[in-house]
Amino acid sequence: MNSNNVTIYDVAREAGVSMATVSRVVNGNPNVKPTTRKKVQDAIDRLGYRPNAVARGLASKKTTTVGVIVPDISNIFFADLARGIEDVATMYKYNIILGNSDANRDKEIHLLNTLLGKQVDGIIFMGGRLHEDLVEEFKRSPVPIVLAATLNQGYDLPAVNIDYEQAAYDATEMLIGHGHKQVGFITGPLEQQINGEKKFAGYRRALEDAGLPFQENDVILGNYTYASGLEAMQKMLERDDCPKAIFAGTDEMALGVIHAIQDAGFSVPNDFEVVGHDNTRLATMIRPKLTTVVQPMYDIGAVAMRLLTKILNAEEVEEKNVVLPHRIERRDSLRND
Amino acid sequence: MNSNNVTIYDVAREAGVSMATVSRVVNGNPNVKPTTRKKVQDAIDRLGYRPNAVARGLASKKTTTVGVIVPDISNIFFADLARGIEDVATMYKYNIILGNSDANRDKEIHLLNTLLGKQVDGIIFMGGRLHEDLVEEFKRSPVPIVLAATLNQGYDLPAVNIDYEQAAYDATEMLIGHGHKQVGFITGPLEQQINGEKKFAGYRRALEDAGLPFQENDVILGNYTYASGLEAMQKMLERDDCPKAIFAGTDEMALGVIHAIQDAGFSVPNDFEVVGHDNTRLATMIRPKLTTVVQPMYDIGAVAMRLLTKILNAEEVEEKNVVLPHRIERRDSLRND
DNA sequence: TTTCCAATTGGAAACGTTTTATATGGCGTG
DNA sequence: CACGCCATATAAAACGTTTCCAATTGGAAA
Repeated sequence: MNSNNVTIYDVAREAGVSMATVSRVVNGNPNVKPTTRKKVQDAIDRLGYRPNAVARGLASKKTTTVGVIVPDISNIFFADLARGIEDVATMYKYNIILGNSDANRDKEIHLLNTLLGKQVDGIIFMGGRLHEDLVEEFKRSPVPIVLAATLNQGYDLPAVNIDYEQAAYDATEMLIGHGHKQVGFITGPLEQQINGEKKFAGYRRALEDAGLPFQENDVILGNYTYASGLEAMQKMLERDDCPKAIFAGTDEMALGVIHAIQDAGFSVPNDFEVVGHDNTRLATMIRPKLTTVVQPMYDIGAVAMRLLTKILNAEEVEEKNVVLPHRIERRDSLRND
Repeated sequence: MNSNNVTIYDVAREAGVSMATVSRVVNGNPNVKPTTRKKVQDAIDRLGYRPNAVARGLASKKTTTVGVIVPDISNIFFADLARGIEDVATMYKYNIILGNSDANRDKEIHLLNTLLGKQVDGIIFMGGRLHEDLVEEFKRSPVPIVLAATLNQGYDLPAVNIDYEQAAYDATEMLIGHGHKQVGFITGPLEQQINGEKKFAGYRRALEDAGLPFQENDVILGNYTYASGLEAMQKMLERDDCPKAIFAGTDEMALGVIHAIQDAGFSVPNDFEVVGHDNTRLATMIRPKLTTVVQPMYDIGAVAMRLLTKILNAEEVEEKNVVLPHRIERRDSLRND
């Protein structure tokens, strides 16, 4: 009855075979005569045998478990990514051990070591910035590591991303195309490469290509949250020459931006136009609905996990640095052309 | 250098002691002479030894890993819960294996068995409804299971919840207190006990206590999402006798409700008043800001995990069925009194 | 000194699998 | 009818810990 503590040995005895044979049946090894297989299967059912994955892991050195490190699972953004990872993991019979790092270096390193101690078969890592010490640890990891929505900063690590620079360029260009001579940019900390070297660079390139001047105070840094977006825009609105077009680094900040504008008595998109980034579910939960850069978090997670399975199975991997396509989803926070 | 594949035996040889002693040092067993401890510790550092948790799990029958089953981690609601669980788990040196069930019975059962196969020390389960088969499996589980934000439906399982009936009562009563003779109720499927037997019951009791009639068509069922809230309210608005006060079963639905009202040209809270449920971060990301019932998901997760650790350590547990306090957070979707 | 007890250490079994090398059986072939 | 081979099955050795029990050590008391 209680399926607990019945071992492969019990099954072997019950079925009148050796444990090796039971092992083969359980693992779908073809070298078993059908009648034997049935006999064993019956014994398994009768006893309610459930293989002990820990023992299996010890003997085979494979745990069919992968570690997932994200900054904060309660952030819709990472949660979406995690779901993509988990779905593909399930598809390939893996389970995931999830850990939150708060993008903190020490936690990241500690988590990594815990996961390696647990003998995960691989790791998917997401973080704002790759600290050197972390990369050192990565390098000596006995299992493969894949970065998701995290730039590999020149290190030779498999990674799945979109082209953030181009995406920011496209968003800025779209705003400029609506006649704006000035575009505000509200994003996260610039020391995170994704903001500093990519989005920011794309923003500047777009200005430059349009022959527009770059103005230091058109850029405000927040911390990705709604509140920081709201605050940043409020600050921006105090200026006499406040830009009437805003590109926000995340949707959540974009919501804050829109509300700050509306709270000040202006209209989006009539007085101000706003473009967000990520296309989280939030984008449609606001009026006007948000035009935003689509960063397919679910897909990034799914592709990252698929990439990891390929590496684990020693399948051929054509390109370790995957760049997924992006696009801009047009909604009502932008005027019609 | 490579901390991989160096075993306790290597450390023992390096330190000139037996593996039993190394094991004691690693596990902080006090019965080791300080000088010996140091010798061993040095050897560990020199070799970069990292204990193999799988072997440890096999020998000790403890994996310091707990399983977490949620319907969908990409839902902000469950993500918050998961974060609470993970934080407390980390505090007690546990890791979590996370699985998504989509509230699907077969997936739930499959997931449960996978987790048990992996020898988790305990499980935290969240789901809309406890199917009989699932409960059967729960009963024969060799490890403790704690329900989080999930009613135990009369089964004797440890659980952490709030008083949903009273919360719904309070919300409805508050709306009635604002002079409404009619209150709309938009929630999830009634077959989920939390909606059908709790929130719905609280709603009806509040009407009854106020001497107001219950009207079938004041209740509309959705599926928790923004879109379903929007749609439900649009339907409601078609009626001539549409209620001017709405209690929505989740914040996300409440946002949909508010937007439906605004899209129809009405004002919240002047024409309609709305109360949500959960107090997710969404509640402040809308104008007007949402008045909502606070269901502390993070806390529920944290308390559930803490409860599980108590059970695992055989600590005394005074009450296995924990009911956390709730309250209503007043914001602008309600008129001032 | 001896004796004895407590503190410390070591040896080896156990945990439940996988896996390798080896044995067995049946059957077609010459 | 004997031989060799392929398909199956078995036995036993890993895998890297923990833990029980026994052995040793050290020092205080006698």
